[in-house]
Amino acid sequence: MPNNHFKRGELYSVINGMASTAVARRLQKNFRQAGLEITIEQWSVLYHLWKEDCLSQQELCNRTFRDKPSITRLIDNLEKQSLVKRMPSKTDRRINLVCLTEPAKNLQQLTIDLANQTMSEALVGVKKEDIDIVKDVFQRVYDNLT
Amino acid sequence: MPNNHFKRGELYSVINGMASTAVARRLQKNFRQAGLEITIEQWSVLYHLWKEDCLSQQELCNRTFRDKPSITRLIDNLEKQSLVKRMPSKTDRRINLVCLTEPAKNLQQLTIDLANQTMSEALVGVKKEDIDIVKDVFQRVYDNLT
DNA sequence: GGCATATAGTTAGTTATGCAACTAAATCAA
DNA sequence: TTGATTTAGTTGCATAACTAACTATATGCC
Repeated sequence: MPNNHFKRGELYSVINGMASTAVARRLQKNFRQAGLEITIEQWSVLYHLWKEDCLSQQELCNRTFRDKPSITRLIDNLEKQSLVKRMPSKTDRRINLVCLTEPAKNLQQLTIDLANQTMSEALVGVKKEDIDIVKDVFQRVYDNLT
Repeated sequence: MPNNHFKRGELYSVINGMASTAVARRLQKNFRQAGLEITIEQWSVLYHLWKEDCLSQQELCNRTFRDKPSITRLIDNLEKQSLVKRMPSKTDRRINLVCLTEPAKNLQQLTIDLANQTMSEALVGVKKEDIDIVKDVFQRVYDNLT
């Protein structure tokens, strides 16, 4: 079964690098062209806070699929840019609640528009049903491995 | 159309982080458990060299979807571990040909088996047709953006 | 031949990621 | 209540990513 190898390996390449880095690069470029200084990783944190503000760092780990040190440092950088603020939880002193600042709230519409525009460019010629299949496959892969 | 936003955004999350990092982490873990010191990024370079040895760095950029500085440093680290060697091209003095060493050749079977095993774990319950759709969508996304 | 341009690769600086080891606070059990 | 365990978050270290600026060689046009 030597042929099987390379098919699997190529799928691995597909999943790992190719399309996702292309999308990330394009979105980053679109942010920069709009004069925004944030990275897509920082944006992905803000994105979840726009949906629900003042999440704990652990909850941001779960929602962004990142580990705790990554979130610690992303929050560090977002705090340097005054886009979020760590607020100690009143009920559990281990917890930092990460809350949006006013400037961050103002970024929501513009950056989500840019993300939509980027995804639209990326998905030209892709059928809606196929998008749903991709989502399902990725969810399944994630569940299988965690 | 406020609802459209979040659907697109979520697809972006899916493409960007969730499944691919889960697969990468698992494969890295499987490498480590087998006593292999290489990263998956290094492996992805070796993978293309096993298919065709002595590629230029630029050609490795194209095949791995990485930029030139990334490849420069991956090759630096692979060279430190004596897994590849830079050989000056005889016909074009700008070009480094990146060639496998004997130890690297011996890693091929084991690491590809581990990659296959990892992909099999990841793809439990995923239909073959859906895998093909994922590949097609990612190729299309990549082509749309480059 | 000589100059402009394109191509291959490197270097520097910043951000991000993974892992392991750590601190501090909360919880659970004897 | 004390002591073990779990949970939230941070820090240190190594690798990797992108951008921009750089060197060196090759090519193409006059």
